[in-house]
Amino acid sequence: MSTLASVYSPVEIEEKWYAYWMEHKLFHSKPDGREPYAIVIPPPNVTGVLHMGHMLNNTIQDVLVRRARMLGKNACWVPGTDHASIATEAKVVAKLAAEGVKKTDLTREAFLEHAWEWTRKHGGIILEQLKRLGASCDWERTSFTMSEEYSRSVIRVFVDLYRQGKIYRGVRMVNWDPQAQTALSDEEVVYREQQGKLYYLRYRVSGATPPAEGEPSYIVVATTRPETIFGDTAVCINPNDERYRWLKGKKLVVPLINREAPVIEDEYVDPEFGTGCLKVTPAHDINDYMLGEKFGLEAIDIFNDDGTLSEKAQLYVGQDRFEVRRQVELDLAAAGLLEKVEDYANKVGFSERTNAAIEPKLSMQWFVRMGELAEPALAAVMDDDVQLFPPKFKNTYRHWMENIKDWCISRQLWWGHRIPAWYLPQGGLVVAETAEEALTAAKEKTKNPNLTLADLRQDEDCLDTWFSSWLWPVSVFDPNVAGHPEADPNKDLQYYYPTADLVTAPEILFFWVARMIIAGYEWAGGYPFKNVYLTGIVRDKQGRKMSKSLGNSPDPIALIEKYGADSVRLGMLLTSPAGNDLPFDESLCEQGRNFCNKIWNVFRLIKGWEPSDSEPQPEHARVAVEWFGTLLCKTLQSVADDFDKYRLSEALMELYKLYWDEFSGWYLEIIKPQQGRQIDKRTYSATLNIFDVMLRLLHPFMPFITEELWQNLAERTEGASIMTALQPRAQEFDEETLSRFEQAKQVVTNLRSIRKDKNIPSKEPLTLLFRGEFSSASSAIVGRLANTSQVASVAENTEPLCASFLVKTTEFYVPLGSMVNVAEERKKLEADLTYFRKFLSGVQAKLGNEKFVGSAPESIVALERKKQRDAEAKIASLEEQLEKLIRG
RNA sequence: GGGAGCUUAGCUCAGCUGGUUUAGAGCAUCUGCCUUACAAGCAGAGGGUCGGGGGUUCGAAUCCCUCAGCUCCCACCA
Repeated sequence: MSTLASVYSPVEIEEKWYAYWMEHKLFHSKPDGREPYAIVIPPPNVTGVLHMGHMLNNTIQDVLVRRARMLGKNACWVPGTDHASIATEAKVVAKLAAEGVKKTDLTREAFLEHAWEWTRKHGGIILEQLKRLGASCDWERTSFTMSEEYSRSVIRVFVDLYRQGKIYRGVRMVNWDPQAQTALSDEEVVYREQQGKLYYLRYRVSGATPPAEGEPSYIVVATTRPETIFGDTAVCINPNDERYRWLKGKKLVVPLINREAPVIEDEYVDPEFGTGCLKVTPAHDINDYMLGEKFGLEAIDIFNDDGTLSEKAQLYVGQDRFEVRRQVELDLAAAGLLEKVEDYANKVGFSERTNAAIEPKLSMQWFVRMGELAEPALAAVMDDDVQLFPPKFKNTYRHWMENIKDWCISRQLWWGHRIPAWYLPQGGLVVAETAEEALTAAKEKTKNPNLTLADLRQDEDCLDTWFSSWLWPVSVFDPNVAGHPEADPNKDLQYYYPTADLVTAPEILFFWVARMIIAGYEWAGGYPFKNVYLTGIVRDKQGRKMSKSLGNSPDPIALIEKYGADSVRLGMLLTSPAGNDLPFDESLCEQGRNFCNKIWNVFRLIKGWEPSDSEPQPEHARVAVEWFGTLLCKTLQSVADDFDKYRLSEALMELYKLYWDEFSGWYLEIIKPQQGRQIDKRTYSATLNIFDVMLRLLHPFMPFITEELWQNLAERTEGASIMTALQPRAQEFDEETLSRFEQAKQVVTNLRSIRKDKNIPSKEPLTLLFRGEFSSASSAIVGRLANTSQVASVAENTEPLCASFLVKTTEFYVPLGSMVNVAEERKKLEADLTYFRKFLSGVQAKLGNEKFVGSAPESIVALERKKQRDAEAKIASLEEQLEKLIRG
């Protein structure tokens, strides 16, 4: 009797082994003679907490890393965090606000002190949570995108690109987040359909260009944003629009503020939309901005940075833009300038981080010229130097890269890498890595040796977070090489770069993946990773994305505590092919827990056996050992194949069935010694070997339980671990052995079914007769599992009262004498007959078709002929059987 | 508006270049079992005219067209 509990409890076990792995530095990697295998983690936000998306993502990475390690590669998984400029700053601002402190009341230095304090307090929590999951990261290599070293590489890259002329500064229309009061890149804006209104406003024709006889005194303009009229500097019509021919050359009066605005003509205007007249607000709409450029219109910025109206607006100064929209509607109506208002659904951009409605705004920003940089990165993916899984993303990637726009990299934030540009007192600027270098450069530029640092003013803005994370696969290994084209890469970079796999969400394909590829070519001489595995989105049962606001996301740590990390990992992976969403449900973890328990009990069973030297190996055990060894080879092969295609779910499912059905359900049931007897030594040690290999195969998916069992399966030396045990390589196997065993299984299943039907207890032995192929090896298996006293080949079945069944082309009979229910048996035989006759006629029709015989390949025709022969034989045998039964 | 993808059992999905498939798996369901590793288990069973229609072919879940529904990405007509 085993003394182990019948239920597996993961809690202490997981803690114990993680500590053991850490203690023996089993996650640590340094360059050596082995083949390298590296993964860099997509760095989570430094002050973030683990959510289900992280769980999925990091489980996949851990599986890949652990497997690579067990295939003999030098595996290195680099962890770290991202300073997450806007997200972190928003959190700090909110925290301060709760304490009654406004960011604007603080100096930059004071604010940054708060931010660092926040980072120290919350930073790294998420990394500790990853440990609970079992993540085998090399913690000695933990990086942070705002560490001193890393920051230097970011600044150096900025300077390098600036010197190359690939960074420029200019006034452009940017996406302005009035809440965070910063510019955003196009990628940080999400568009959502909003139920809004379309306002029809009257613009009077100016007295300077009075309408002629019969011409209207005003025109109507449709807009969704009446509050922007104060920035109007023109009205545009389509030059081909006959309706407005009379309007050409006229001037109009902007409502309420009575500014004169010219009528301009451009084909950009769609005559079908609204009234065919477009008000042009160059400062607050990207398309209007382009019209403004083209026609040399004045751009009047009527908004303050916080989204209230500025002095320039003349009216409603200081009021919020949405408040003004309501007000202006009333005031226009009162002034008789509002023709009508219609409901209208349009798409509005929102800030990804603060969810504030984006205001297109003209401002001075820094940009990276992307065109040239993107070229090698586009080619890399098109030529499959970098492979995307699933490959459908290749198209999306190409489309984006071919239409890439310049990247706005400045953010009006404090938490981040400050732009290394210094403005000179007399105008102009210098860009340098440090203030000292900037001063030197400034002295040169101004030819003024008396210049001091106090005379220079550093740019207030900081860099987009992605401008640092695009260096991640390079700078985590060697922070000195990026932006430093002459620098020699260090040993780590030489060895680990390019990394093997990147696992991330498709949402950041452009934000991050594409830019990392660009940076890789620019500063590390080539692509940063060979394969990109794009995970799906974790959704709830109803298909909704998991989110904090919906409250539909389970707490991953709570799940781990309830079910164990192994179970949660299995639950995450069982149904998540690359690129497909994962509809998550807690029951998946339950399935994982049940599986752990199953494995645990397998171990209990094996552990309870005592091997005996004197006990001979029974034939059925010999057959089972041979069969299972073969099956293991096949599994090894197909699991390897699944991994090559990144089909992790399928690999896992294969192992799941191997453990549960094949090993527990069949193998162990066969070799299990009879009650009170010992197990023979041969079978015993073969079983230990098999189980050892099975644990190794499963280890990447379920690291904790496999370590626990592996350690207890045999004597292990201190420091030994299944983590570093090697997985066997796939080898040839004999299909015949497998199909022979499958036949035996089917016979057993049929016999069980007969017993159940006839209510024959398993203790009562059965006689089994067969006609056709059935090996003695299979007989041994059937004897063991179905309690047959005698298995014999017969030329013809002479026993009329029997149950019969077919497996492939072999017929089996179980003489049952009076237990046979003649009527029932007859019904069964007749049903079989009907089926096979129909099947045969189908086959015959096919073979009778000359076109089929003439044009189908020989092998297919031969196959049909075999089907025909088999069916005929089966029918003959069934008829014979039926006749006997009737004659009794 | 442009592009990509999806639709197979109650649920989640396999099924690659058309023929060993009478369409599979896991979960769920139903029936019978506390059989001395496991009831978080064992044994057995049911369940799909492969979204609709048309076509190509000797042969279609698989290829083509079309319709319907869903999803995502890109663009952003005020």
